[in-house]
Amino acid sequence: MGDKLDLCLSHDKLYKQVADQIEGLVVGESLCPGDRLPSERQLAEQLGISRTVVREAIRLLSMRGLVEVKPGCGTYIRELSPKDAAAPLALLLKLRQCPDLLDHVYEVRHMVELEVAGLAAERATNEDHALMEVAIEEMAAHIDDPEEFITHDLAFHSALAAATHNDLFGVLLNAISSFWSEAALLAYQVPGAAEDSLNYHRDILRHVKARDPEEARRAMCEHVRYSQEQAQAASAGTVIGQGEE
Amino acid sequence: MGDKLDLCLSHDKLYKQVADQIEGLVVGESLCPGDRLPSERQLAEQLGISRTVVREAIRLLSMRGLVEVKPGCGTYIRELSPKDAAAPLALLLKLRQCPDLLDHVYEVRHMVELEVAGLAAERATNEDHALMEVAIEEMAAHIDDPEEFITHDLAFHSALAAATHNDLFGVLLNAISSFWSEAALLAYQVPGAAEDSLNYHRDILRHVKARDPEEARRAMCEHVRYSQEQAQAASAGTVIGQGEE
DNA sequence: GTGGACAGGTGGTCTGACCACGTACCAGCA
DNA sequence: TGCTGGTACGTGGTCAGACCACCTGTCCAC
Repeated sequence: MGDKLDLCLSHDKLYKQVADQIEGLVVGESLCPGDRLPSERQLAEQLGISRTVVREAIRLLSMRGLVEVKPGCGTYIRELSPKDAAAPLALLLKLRQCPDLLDHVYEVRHMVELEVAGLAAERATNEDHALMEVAIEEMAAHIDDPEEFITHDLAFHSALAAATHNDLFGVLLNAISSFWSEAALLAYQVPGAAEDSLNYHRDILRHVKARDPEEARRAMCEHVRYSQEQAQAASAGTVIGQGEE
Repeated sequence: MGDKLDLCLSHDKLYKQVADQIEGLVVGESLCPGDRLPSERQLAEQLGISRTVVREAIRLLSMRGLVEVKPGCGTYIRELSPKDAAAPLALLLKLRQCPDLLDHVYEVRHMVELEVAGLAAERATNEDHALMEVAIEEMAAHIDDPEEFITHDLAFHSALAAATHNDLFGVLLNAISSFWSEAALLAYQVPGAAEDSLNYHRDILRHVKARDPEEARRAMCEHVRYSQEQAQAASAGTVIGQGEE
């Protein structure tokens, strides 16, 4: 099926051509998630290039999240998740260090979460409800363990975003979550904070289940606002994202 | 400054450790955009590892858009642009070939642009107004050239986002703009479409200048809605992001 | 002062080797 | 029969050293 690469015309680097070619096979569904790529040595031989180039191409693809490299085992096509798209966005935000960063992040979070809550209330299926339910139960079970608590807090918001049945919201939320989760970790150390948070989440879920977008948005609004206040208080002496003096 | 890597504890691959270390230097501002990285051979020697590993680490960083590799010249720290964050997003969406893709993108755009319009109306300075004014003038000047017209259309929305004085909105908008600009290019071929669009933009700017968030949002809402309808019509026979028979 | 030859440095590619690890197979045991 | 353990093989990870094309700065001839 046309193994040999067309190396003559393009001035692109070889490894990039190889990576694009493989990506093309994935996008064109000649390769599906779970499929195994030929070994690096085989690919090198098939394409008539050195293993070095094949490795760099695979490295490139694994960066894009398109393949998963399992040492001693092989390289497999991967299902792309919103997280993969979110990471670069998060990096971008990390490099835009301005003093109002936390405020800015919360301004965006406020916008996204409200929309998510509203849409989820309109569109969530029973399966979506169940996932959120589980997340809340897990939060309750780990109410004394800030780290675990936040993990399931994030899971709840992920599930809510998924309930919009529009992946992009998950991507956005994922990209910015690394910021507030940092501050939240501090905030949840405060006695009572976790309980409050839990109640907010239950409130949101209730309205989502009731298919009441307006109330869901309102509940989310309160939750985000409260969360922002906590985060600001918690990070008052701790500048997020960079060591201070 | 602690050249040698700490290779003992982590089970991460070497090249990943190296990449993360360099990324850390960039994030921590020890390295700034424009700075030149030591050559691959030097880095390999300094870190006590092979050039292979250094190369794979650099490959990884160049994937993230953090460095630019110039053959025969060197490797330089790069200014990260929203476009870098958009590419993985684009790939994700390309692989999620769902029929609702355009709708999903517009759902997000609607959310972001409304918020942007509202905040811009509250916060825009005279300089911001001037930038938008220029963009609109340029649109008017190129009303018969869809490509140029769209360029300045995007410039207007960028300026509007900048007027929120919260970088993140610009980043988000930029990340999704590649999708609708594709459809918009088709849409603007339709006679009268550009004129309509121009009027919407003037309307928005007027309300932003009047510092009327509500009206700015309303005007933007109409604009996005109209733009979505156009895009849908334009792409009716052309599935975005994938060739169709 | 300008233009071109030249040298040195850079990334791109190749080769071939060794290591650690995962998997699958098969012999030996219970 | 069924489990256990060892072993051989294939895999990706790393290494060393080599050659190429290309860029840049230098320096000499004009």
